[in-house]
Amino acid sequence: MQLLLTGLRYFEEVARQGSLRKAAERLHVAASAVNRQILKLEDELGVPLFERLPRGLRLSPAGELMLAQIRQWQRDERQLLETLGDIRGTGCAEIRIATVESLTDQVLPELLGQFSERFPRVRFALHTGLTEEILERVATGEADIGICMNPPPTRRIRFIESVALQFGVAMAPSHPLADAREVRLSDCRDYPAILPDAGMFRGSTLERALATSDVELTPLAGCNRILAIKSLARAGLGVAFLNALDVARELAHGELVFRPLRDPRVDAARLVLCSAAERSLPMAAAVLVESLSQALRDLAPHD
Amino acid sequence: MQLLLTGLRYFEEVARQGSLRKAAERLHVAASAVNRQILKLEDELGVPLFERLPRGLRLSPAGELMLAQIRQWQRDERQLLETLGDIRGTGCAEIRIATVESLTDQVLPELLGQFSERFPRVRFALHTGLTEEILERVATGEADIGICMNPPPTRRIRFIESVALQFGVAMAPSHPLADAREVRLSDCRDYPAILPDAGMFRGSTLERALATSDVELTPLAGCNRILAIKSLARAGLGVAFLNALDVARELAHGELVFRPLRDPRVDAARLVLCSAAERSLPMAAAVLVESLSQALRDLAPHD
DNA sequence: GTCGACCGTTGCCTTTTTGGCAACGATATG
DNA sequence: CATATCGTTGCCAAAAAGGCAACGGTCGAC
Repeated sequence: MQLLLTGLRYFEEVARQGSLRKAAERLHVAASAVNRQILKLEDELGVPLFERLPRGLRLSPAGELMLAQIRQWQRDERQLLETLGDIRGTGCAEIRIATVESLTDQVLPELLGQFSERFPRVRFALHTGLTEEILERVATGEADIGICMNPPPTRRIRFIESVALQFGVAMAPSHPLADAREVRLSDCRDYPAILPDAGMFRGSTLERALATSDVELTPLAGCNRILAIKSLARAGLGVAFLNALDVARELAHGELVFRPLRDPRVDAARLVLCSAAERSLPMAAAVLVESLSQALRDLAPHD
Repeated sequence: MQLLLTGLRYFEEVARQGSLRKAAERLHVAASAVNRQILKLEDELGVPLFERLPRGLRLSPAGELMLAQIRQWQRDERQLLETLGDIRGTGCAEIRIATVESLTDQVLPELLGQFSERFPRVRFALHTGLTEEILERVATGEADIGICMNPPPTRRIRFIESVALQFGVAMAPSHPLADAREVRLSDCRDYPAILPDAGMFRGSTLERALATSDVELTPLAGCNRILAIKSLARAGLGVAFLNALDVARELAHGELVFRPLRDPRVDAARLVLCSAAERSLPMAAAVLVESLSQALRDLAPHD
């Protein structure tokens, strides 16, 4: 493989050897061939690259400059070919995932860990954000794979898998509501509510339910980070509105309890795996999408 | 002029246009030629650079990588050609001068100023040091031109011009010795002496004279910078041993007076212009050497 | 001094690479 | 269904690169 002009490679070897014939020998070509490449270079550049000594060639100032540049290019080339070598077989060197925060806590790390054993050379770029931003990134190609909540229909995006996530409330085990099997919106009236920022469940039915309900919640805090919401709830400051997936780890550790929200106006939120409609996924990304699909299906009965 | 493989140039244009035929049109070649270069690239790299859509080509992840690298290389190429263009006609973009400190005060700045009007694009690299270091730099090619004191004979160095610089003492105008027309070593016995560090006049006859003289000087300070020596003398702290060239500016301003040193053992120091023996000077450097020669001859009768 | 070794360079020829032209199959648009 | 546009391929001409042998020059050894 050879990305630079052969003349440049010849030049580098001549500069290294200080002699046309020695360079030609190492390059396994005739000295005349090397010579002509050098002469052609000098002619086209309009600058002598060597000064001719009786015992060989020595770099001119212009030649020094040229040599430094060529060496740089050769380093670049080596690194590029190395990376391309990694891509060969996997289709890409990096899979860029745009996702909601919920998955970055437990599901994704586990999955990426397994994936990394199969494709050790593939790196990841994780970006967490809200639905709007995720879809934008997938559409523009900034991300290969997107996972978002309640995406509006678009033809630029291909929706691959979808799972229903039940809304509910999470609270410290000592909280009065912790004993109920399920809670209604009205049960929460008497306790401070910890709510995600408006953008975080835009499009969900919970948004509308809260807006139209006659139940007046007493919001203690709004947060733009799930982590913060959970910490407040764990400290017993109130009931947190989120879905089961967000608190999977805390449930396992017994730090929080989760109770589904029972309300006729609140459907489950839809967690959706997607990619760009008109772009075909690199091989490794397609494999990862398969694993992600399976993982999402395992979260709840798919529809 | 074209330093990168034509295939890379084609690739860049195809990536830019998203279509073989459009790219071919802008490149003024047949679409088949462009196509073959792309196919050859992909074949040799073992990685698809584009995904084929019904309406054209779209970059694959590998292609994105490749494109970024090629763009970088094209920027490098433009800058390199620009610099080489500057070199064309002058022989170099930068003249590296290794010199004694004395010349950097007045002679060199003036000369380089004039030179810069003739060759506005040629830059300078000035390095001041002692004889030993200057010769080393010239010999190894780190400097194009050297100006040093009393160089020992070497065949690696070509000595171009040489001028005798009279040793003497400099002092404040109010100093008792300032009225003498010339001074002897013994006249200085009664005043603090400000001397350069040992290395600064190594090889000169003054060095030997001081060592063998029965006159015991009372050194006030040794300095490794001419500037410091002159400042001390200007402040009236003693008599400074140096040559006329070092104090040209102060003489003109009346801040110091200079009296030649009269001593049978002390010859004039030789200020020598030199370059590497086996290296030929770039055109601009040769021109500068001519000016320097003339300037040195003007300093004193040459020998 | 001559001789031999080594240097870059050039002319002539073959080999390899690249480009042009026309045609093919596939796909989206009217 | 016709049409336009796309990438692709076979065949041939043009251009570039390489190999070989020889020339003129300089340096070092004998």
